[in-house]
Amino acid sequence: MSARTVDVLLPLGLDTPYSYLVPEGMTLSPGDLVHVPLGARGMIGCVWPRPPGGGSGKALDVAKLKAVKAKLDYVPLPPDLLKLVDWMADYTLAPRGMVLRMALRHGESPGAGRERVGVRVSGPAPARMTAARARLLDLLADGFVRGKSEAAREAGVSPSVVDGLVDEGALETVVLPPEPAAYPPDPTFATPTLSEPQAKAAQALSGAVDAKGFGVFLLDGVTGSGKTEVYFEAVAQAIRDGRQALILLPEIALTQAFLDRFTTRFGVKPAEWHSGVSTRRRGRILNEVASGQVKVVAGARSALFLPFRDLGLIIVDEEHDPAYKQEDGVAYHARDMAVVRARLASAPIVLASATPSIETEVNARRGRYHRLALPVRFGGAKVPGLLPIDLRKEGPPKGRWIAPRLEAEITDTLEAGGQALLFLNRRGYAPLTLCHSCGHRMRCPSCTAWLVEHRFRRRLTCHHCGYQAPVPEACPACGAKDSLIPVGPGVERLQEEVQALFPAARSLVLSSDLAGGVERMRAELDAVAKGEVDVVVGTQLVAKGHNFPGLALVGVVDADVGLGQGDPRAAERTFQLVHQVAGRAGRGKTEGRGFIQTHMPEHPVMRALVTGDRDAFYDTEIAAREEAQLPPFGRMASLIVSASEGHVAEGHARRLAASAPMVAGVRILGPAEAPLAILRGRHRWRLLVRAPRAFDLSRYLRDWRATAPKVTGNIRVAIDVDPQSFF
DNA sequence: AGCACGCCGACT
DNA sequence: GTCGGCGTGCTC
Repeated sequence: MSARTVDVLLPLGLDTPYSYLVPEGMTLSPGDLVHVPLGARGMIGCVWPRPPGGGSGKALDVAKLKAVKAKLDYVPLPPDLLKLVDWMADYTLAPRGMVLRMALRHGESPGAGRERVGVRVSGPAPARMTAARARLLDLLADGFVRGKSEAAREAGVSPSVVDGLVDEGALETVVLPPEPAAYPPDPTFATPTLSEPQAKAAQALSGAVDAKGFGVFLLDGVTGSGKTEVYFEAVAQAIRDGRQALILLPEIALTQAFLDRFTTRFGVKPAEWHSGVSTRRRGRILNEVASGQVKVVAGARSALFLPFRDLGLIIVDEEHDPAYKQEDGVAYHARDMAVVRARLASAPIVLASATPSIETEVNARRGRYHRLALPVRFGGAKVPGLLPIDLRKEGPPKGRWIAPRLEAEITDTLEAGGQALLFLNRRGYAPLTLCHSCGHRMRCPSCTAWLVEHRFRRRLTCHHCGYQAPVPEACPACGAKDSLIPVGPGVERLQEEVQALFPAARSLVLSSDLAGGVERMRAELDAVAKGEVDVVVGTQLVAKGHNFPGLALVGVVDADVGLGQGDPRAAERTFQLVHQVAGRAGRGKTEGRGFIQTHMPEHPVMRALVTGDRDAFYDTEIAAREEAQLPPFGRMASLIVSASEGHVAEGHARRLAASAPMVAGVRILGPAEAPLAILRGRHRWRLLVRAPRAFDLSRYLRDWRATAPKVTGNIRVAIDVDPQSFF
């Protein structure tokens, strides 16, 4: 009788699973999580399917194999997730183990967690009474059980007060049943009244959910056209069918508005999955997603790797959002991988956006994606018409950034009791600080980047590596005192201008580096929504799905950022961002107004934004991409070679380029210094690979890597298939 | 990813 | 003479 073995994939930088003996009496199937010995240690791995051929690679001596230590009592990873891991590793060239890591990462302990302890009144009041004890006993006087920490929090006392009363016998502890990770959403909680086009779209989606087949839908409609209501109906259908739905959102931690809408429709909050959720809670959600108890997950891109038991629908909201692209580690685009997962799960997927990515738009035009258009803005509110302000003709005086016409509009808005939003996609006070007497520019010691002044924190910061230093009193180059001057505006500086121009207005800066984290951010957004702020000065963060009913005016302070620097994607980004920002206004009863300050009003992006002719913009962009054979008309990959020494990186990049296999239609561009030539002290050189549309780029890259010069020393080669930037 | 092994600089 | 820096290689 031959010993039984299994293949186990480990969450490490390994591409092939390792073989282990299966102990007598243990049954293992693909997807099971196991504890296995590795070197001197042990670790969690996942039982991996054996390729049909069986004998892969060199035979291992069975006698030398180690045995599986234990089968873990966790829910196994479902077959479609295993396939997704394999597929992604093949596609991105990342080691399979690293892709598996993303599916296992959410906890060291995906178990149920420790039991919850509650307290209730059980005995006589304690001999020594204190104010804190009185508050706690008062709270618990109703005789109900409360969680230990909840009781302390609600009574405003520290947990030790609770423990003290338990010790004295005034309270007793009770084991509470585990709280479900999420309560079941009720598809009938509040059925909405849909407009005609909404109803048609919802019907198409619900039908697709019922059909249990793969299909991609582009849910296409301007901000406020009711996309969310439509895809909620598809979610409701999945719930009615007893299946699960995944809603991917960019930066979900900050979009309270979405959670509120979900609650309004389904009566409860969805299970939230993002970095802000505690490990314990994530462990519970993971378990209940796997068991099928959790019906709907709303999450950031990592939610893509959850072990759904019966996934019936995927939604990718704001599918064009760059936050879906992961650049470091395994480079992948969550939207594209969501499409793959949907295919593997035989489920429909909905890509929702008012400004689809060029890739998605092309797929819709070709008929590969089914377009569901929602043309009318729902509920009567109007998308603001955008008017250009030509900064060459009517720009503000030097050192200021709000043009006179925009200033006048803000004045009118404030007098009418409305709110104004000024959008500027630059954090901090000033993007550049230089010495007035010698011209020295303050730059990051380990990146090719200027240090950005943050005046609130009185520090210079690098936005790429996090380096921070106090603003020096004298120029570090020439020693001149008080000679450092800020150049250009950031949101903090813009707020200063707002305060000077409108001293009576209450203003607020909203950007991702706001101190106080998610809590503070939610509070501030809430304050804006309630009308407690008159002028909001914000970065792109304000563009994301928030509902500001009192917002009547939007001013885009510098619409030209990124344009004219040769990046073919900049136009698309600008269009999407400005469109999204503009959509924040006029969501209430009032009609919104919007202004874009630009030096190039004749640019196709500006024209499209002003005329509202979206199709014209897509036509131009798509034609340009096709002409240049850029994605999605050609395929691209980027290879970034980095090393701590510039010549080492450059030398390896050159040898790498020289070793590229010659294939008709494939071109290697570069090497050239990467857009961020130095990052965290590492010098970066970049190669771009361009290939025809139907080309198997991953396979080409794998062949290339197999014959490429060996990577030695501290050289790194980072491969990114379908990179975001390709200029 | 860890962890050990191994080969060259500054120290009680 | 050793301590320790981290580059290299291995883990079924």
